Amino acid sequence: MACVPDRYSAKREVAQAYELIKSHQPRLQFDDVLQLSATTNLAQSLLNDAMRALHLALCVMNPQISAHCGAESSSRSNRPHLFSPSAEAGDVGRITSQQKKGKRRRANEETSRVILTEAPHTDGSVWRKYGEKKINGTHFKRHYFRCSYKYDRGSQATKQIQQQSSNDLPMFQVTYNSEHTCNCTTAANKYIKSDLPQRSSCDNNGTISQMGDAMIRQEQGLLPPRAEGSTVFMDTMSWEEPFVLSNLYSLSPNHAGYHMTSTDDGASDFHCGSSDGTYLVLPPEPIFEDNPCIDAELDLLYI
DNA sequence: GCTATTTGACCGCC
DNA sequence: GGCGGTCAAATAGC
Repeated sequence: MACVPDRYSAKREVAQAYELIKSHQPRLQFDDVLQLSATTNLAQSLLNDAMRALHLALCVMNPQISAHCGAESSSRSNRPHLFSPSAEAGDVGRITSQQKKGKRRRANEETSRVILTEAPHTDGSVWRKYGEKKINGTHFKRHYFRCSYKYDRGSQATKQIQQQSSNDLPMFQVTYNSEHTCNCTTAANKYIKSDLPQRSSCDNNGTISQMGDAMIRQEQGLLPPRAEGSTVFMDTMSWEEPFVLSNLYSLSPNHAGYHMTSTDDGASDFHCGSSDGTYLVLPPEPIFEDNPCIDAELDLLYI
């Protein structure tokens, strides 16, 4: 694959993949067995495009990748094993001590998820703000929310909202930590598709306001937040920002590079990361494992 | 009076 | 020691 060491080209590629995935999403949601083969092929094709775009993006982000383009594919044995959540699981014993005042709860990659959205408050859950802080290197304050049922039902879910830009349609980076155990429900999901931008607002200082909980305390499922109906502005987006590829996936930075996450169930699907100058991709199973086409792409990516 | 938000302080991690 | 996540008293809104 030819690498194009041009930022605009990489962004265009990612945008095209995003539009493609978005346009075919309804078909991917078919559950009919008769559709399995076609759906699988389609999914493979889409992911192939996504991988190609990501590869280009990586080429731009890290010249080392460009230098390796066209090089022989690494042997399959060199490919890393699938990510093992248990390998980096945090110390459970620490969690209880986190109840102490001011104890900093570090982000756990197993339970945290980052998305980029125009509507940070429309995720169907009921949140209560408990703090805000100016973070170094950012133009806007970071806002901290916890599940409204934290004490009622012991839900440890929290989220942080950080405004990324002050455009007419400001984008927000939303970081979710821990999972809801409250089974709380709201009607907010009703608005996810129709009212997203209207459900939150901010001023020029990055101050975020939220609709009152009482207005949205109705039935809902615990669907994760999505940027459905939103637009990712590739030209204004920083590569340090998370990026929602589609309803199904978001791409976000982490300590190792970029991390693609399934927004459907929160499971980590694969990682594009940099570790000691080595890029790796950990594909989801079973789609990639038995697909030589995707394997070829992965071999190119895994240098 | 109840509930949500604000804001300064606290405290663990790096 | 600085940074960032959380707590909790004070305040605001209904």
